[in-house]
Amino acid sequence: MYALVDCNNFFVSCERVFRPQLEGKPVVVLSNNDGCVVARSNESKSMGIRMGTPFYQISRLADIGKLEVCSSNYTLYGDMSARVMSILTDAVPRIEIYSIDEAFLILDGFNEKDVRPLCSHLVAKIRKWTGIPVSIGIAPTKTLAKIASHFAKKYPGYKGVCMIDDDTKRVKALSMTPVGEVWGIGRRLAPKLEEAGVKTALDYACRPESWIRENFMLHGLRTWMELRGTVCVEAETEAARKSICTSRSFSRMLEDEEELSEKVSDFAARCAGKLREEGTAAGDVTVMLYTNRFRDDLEQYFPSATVRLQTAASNTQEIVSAALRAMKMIYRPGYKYKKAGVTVGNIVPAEAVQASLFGFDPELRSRNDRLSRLMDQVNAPGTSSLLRLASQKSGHYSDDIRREHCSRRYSTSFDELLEIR
DNA sequence: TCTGGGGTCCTAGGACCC
DNA sequence: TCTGGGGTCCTAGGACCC
Repeated sequence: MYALVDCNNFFVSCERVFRPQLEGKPVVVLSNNDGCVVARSNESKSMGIRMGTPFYQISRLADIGKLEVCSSNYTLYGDMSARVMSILTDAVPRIEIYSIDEAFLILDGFNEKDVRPLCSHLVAKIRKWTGIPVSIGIAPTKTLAKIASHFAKKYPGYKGVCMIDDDTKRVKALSMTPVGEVWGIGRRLAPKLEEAGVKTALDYACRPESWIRENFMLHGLRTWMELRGTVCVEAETEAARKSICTSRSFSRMLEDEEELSEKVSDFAARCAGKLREEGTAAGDVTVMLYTNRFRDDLEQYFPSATVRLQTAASNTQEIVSAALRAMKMIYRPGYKYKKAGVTVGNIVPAEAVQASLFGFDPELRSRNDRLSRLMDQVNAPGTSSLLRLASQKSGHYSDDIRREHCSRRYSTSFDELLEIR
């Protein structure tokens, strides 16, 4: 059996832990630059506010006091997530952290009748220890566990735990699940399926295998088998990431090459920092620029360029220098840029780096690496603000992000914790 | 005026090899 | 006029997830 533990309205719940006055009220959490709705409380969901709604379309509700608004505070959410995950890690031998607010428990070897009491206990314990409400879905496959967790969340009668452990329950649950809600079937495929008369998860699971294979290939077939109770999406072994990306929208549009270079340097430095944190090195660096896609009146331009490194690197100097070279290849004056990003790819473990036969200077590499490590020791974790390259200029990209409704860092800063009182 | 950020996997098609 | 067969690797683009 698999159990999917899913935090309810996670970002909103994090905010409520430290501001209980938000309890019972319609609340939304916004993306960077206070751009879009990325989390909603049950109350704001019932008001009809959709995921991804641009905030300016609903800001009037906030002005007249009918909606509480929070800018996103990822430091807080990351820390609350770690607390929830550590409780789960202590409770069972194998867990798979799937996202900031979800984890699968792999329950091989558990006696089936112990599973439900264990999960009920976890729901209560996580609520008591962290303040976060969670729902748990239990089923023989991950795809079915996802569906079970939807039921656990939606119907209070389940008290947070729903288990699909026989075929009657499976068929009932599938018949009540719209096909577009199934894990692995997204917004693009759902309309295509409905056109073909497949409206529920049960319709999908009852189609002949040949039809699924023909229309949706391997991925669709996996989902089909999982819905029928055959495990296809196995428990995963801890796999290293294959790429790391840092990208941001700017609070205003930028035209100047210098100004954009500062941002790109800073994003590249952040990517290099992430590489060092996980002990890996990257073989290439890609820079992307974006004009404002919502402005029909402005000329659009979405270029990208990749620079390959002769020898995979993780030090800030080499990653930033490659990013600036890539940026020079694509920057064109006259456009108004709204967003930029840096992705590092071809990632290998740092100790497995193959030195290039040509033009590789081990002395220089070693000096660069030592300097980066020193910067890591001086700078606060996850930042590059105190010691930084000259090309990063003035301060940190996150200083330039609009956050008009931001909560405090209650759980990671002692001073701010005291302010709760 | 105002519209997020970070990932993965699969497939088709082109380039290249013998 | 007429131009094989089999394979690998890489990349771009599309789909999905949170």
